[in-house]
Amino acid sequence: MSTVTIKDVAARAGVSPKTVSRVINGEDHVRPEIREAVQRVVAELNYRPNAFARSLSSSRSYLLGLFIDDPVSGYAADVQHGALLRCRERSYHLVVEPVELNRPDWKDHVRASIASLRLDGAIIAPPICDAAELIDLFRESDVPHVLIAPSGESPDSGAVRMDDRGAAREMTAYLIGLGHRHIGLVQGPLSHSASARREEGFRAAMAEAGIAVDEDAVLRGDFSFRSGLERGEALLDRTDRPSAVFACNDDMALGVLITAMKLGIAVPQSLSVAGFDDSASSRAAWPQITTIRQPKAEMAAAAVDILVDPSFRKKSAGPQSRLMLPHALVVRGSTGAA
Amino acid sequence: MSTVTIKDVAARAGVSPKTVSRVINGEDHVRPEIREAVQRVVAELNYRPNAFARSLSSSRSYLLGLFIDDPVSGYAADVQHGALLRCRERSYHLVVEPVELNRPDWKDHVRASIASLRLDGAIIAPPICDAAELIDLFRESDVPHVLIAPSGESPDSGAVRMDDRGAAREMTAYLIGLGHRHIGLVQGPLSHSASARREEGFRAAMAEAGIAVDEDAVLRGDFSFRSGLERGEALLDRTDRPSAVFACNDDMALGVLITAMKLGIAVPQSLSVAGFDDSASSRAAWPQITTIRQPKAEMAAAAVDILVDPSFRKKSAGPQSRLMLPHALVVRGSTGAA
DNA sequence: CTGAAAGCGCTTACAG
DNA sequence: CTGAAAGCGCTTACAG
Repeated sequence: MSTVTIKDVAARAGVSPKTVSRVINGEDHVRPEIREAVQRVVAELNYRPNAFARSLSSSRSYLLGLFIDDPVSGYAADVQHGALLRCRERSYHLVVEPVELNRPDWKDHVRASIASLRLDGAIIAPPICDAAELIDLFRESDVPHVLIAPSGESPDSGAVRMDDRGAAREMTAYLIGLGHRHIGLVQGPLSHSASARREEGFRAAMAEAGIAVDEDAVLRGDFSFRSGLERGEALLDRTDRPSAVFACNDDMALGVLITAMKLGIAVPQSLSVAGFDDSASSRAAWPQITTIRQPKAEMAAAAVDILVDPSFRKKSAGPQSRLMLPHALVVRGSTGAA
Repeated sequence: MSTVTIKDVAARAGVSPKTVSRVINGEDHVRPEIREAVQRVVAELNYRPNAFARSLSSSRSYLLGLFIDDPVSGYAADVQHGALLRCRERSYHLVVEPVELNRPDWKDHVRASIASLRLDGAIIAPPICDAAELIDLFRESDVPHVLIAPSGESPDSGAVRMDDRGAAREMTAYLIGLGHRHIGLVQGPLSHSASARREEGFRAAMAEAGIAVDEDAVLRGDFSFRSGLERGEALLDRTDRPSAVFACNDDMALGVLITAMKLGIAVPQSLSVAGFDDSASSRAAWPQITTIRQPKAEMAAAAVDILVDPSFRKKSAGPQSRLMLPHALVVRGSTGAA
């Protein structure tokens, strides 16, 4: 495949390279017939602009970075996929950059990505969306960036989130509506700010119903399946066990469900189990787990849209760069009347 | 962050840009004291070469592409992670490109990636590693590429695989060793060449033990959890059900396990269930599923190594670009004596 | 509406 | 061992 350049196209179309450039970038000020002629030659020659030449001469790289703590999780996969598809629609490419905050050299890696890749923008996934030191790196370098589900506001950052608190409150209210009064909570890890918001929602719903929270039935997990197993055992292997358990993500809910199974507790007849995320693990169970549908892929796609938007790139964070996406309560087999 | 260029470094170090270039690329023919001086300035100025300028002037992009059918699967996540970490060690970046062979424009997307990104190499995951039309695209463009777990040999392609047939045979022999004689098989989809190899291994082990395969207990799934549920029901909801089921991946094995649960069949007391992959779903079950550990991340990392190796880049496929990585039988709770 | 000139920040030959 | 020149393939001002 001999490389076709903009000059080849220009020569064949009988115009200057600049005109070809205008056409392929969809700029104005080109006569329609010339535009068409150029487009025809582009198609004939199967011309593709060299992304590096373009990036070197312009200030844009057409590259977005996805910075993520644990690229292997199911959560990461959904986020990445949403971002990937939208990038493709927008003719951007996505580079995934793992960030391990517990490694001493993490800043070097991030700086290297920013400097050598000249990223046009960055998407920062939880929980590192709350790492001020990380955000500062992007701010210092003037790299537009959007945070996924951050805890607070950051002046120069875009943000896409869902109503974690409201969703957890709905779930809790739903369980209360089923007649449950003694509800256990498996919290998420402190490192994830969503954990606190979900717990707040739980407590709000309990308070609204006038039900006292059994603090002995509030246990902290780390969002892993294993921690769900362990907390589930602590919660269920006792005489005054709760009639329902709300785990702050699906992996932990699955752990609780499986613990119930081991202990011979029938779900949902003797125990209701609820999760959060609508991840694959909520469906790969029996009964399937009642959960909150979190719009992960949509959030990532929205982040891409914000980054690609010229107005965000120019003047940073306006209201249209602060989005809240809708969630949904998904009732399945793991919950039932008390 | 004012951009530091090679000229800035050169000026400050009192040498020419070319010398700086030699130092940062680790080339020979630089006096040690000059090398050190340059390195000191690089560190002081926090200089990072502009990847685009480098790529434009050289023929290398330091970019590897991971071409994958379904980037959301757990399999994809493991492969990607393995490739990502190794890329980082080698100072390469990874671009993930979804390829949907059932969309008419898939070739355009691949061509566009190859042409505009000037990929230094491509990793092609299953099942599309067996799509000849796709491989041809890379061959035509002279893009070095490594196939993960392909069915056959391709003259210009590197390949990293595991012994699917041997592993399936081991698993089957293990089940036979437990006393099982009536063993059901849930095959993988025809689109994945690994399915056929695993089935071969199953049949080889049965033949070696002199046991006839019950063809009514050989059903085809599509590697999805759902298909495991369905085939599980077809296999187990009858009087002459097998005493063991070998599903050709873990997602399907989990489906079979859950079906057993629904039907009130005790695992492993009344039924043994075995999977393949050692994916997260094999552990997120109770009992945990006996499976074959597939070195997914290692295979991807090895693919990166092959692509980065100058000898592969120059003269393509030698024997060191054809690897077979070891697997392991992982015995867990889902299998027991017949 | 169109184009000639200059330059983005590197590396590739080529000298010395 | 070191450097001056030219060029990679585009786009950015700037003219006209």
